[in-house]
Amino acid sequence: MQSEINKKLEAKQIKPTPMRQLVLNLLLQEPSALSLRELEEKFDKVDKSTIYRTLQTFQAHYLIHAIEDGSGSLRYAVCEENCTCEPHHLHFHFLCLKCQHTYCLHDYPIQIPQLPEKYQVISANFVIKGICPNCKA
Amino acid sequence: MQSEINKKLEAKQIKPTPMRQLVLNLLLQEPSALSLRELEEKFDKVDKSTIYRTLQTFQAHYLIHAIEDGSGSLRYAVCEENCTCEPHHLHFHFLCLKCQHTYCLHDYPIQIPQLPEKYQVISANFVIKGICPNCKA
DNA sequence: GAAATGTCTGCAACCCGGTTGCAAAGTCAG
DNA sequence: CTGACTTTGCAACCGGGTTGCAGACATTTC
Repeated sequence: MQSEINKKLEAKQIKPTPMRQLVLNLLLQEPSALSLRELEEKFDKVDKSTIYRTLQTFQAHYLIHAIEDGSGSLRYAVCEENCTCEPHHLHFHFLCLKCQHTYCLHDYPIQIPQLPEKYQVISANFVIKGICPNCKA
Repeated sequence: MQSEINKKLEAKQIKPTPMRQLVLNLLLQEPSALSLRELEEKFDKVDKSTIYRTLQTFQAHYLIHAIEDGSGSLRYAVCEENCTCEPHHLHFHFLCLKCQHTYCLHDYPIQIPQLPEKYQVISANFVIKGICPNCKA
């Protein structure tokens, strides 16, 4: 699995440091997107700025994407294989108002409406809010 | 026009205080959604907490809606006539990455995909980012 | 292997949006 | 006018995000 992690890092031209391996590992294991603070809490003694910069690096290399779910903090989740974070690669996200988890709805690609010509679309962030299956019970 | 403002306030059962009249007036005049800070700057000597609470009141009465555009601050815009801020009343928003203005795309109602039954949808926030017609030039 | 270079990490501090407690000012019914 | 309630202004706080800097670590070059 370690080699699994490293392969993913190197595929995106990211030098695999211990810190980065750990963070990526956590992100891969989690079914929901994690915030900076949530990541921080999973470590005992790692500074948030280190994690922050790790996440910045990951984003710059399209390894993860940030989700603005309106919960007050950004959430991060690993991108799909060949994602370039362009609009046609994006999917919906679901924020559960009860457990406050945010899930990638990978099977639900977003569709951006045809806007008037003069609008140039670069990116998008579609968040649906409600109660997730786990909390509905 | 003053009576116009008051009518809107009273239609939503909001007592028309001077502060509220001014804030609503500003929101109505602006073509883009305004942040707390932007509103604050339009006044000379009004405290942000007052504006903040005014906006909270407006939201609670469905007079305005807040937009999480990912710019770091919430933006507020006046709702359409009979809006209840439920998903089927919502529209797309467009954040211009150049001028940082956020526009309501009233003519583009959002469409939420049919999720598996166990997801209960309550609300949504769809933001498209790019360059707006004014900045494209 | 030691020196020099560059990258990564930890700490502290800061910025800024949002939020709250509290007291003063304003509103309004009796 | 008085007392009850609402609204406003001030100050302070909280928490996420961000940055500067110095020390740790890795990598190259000789």
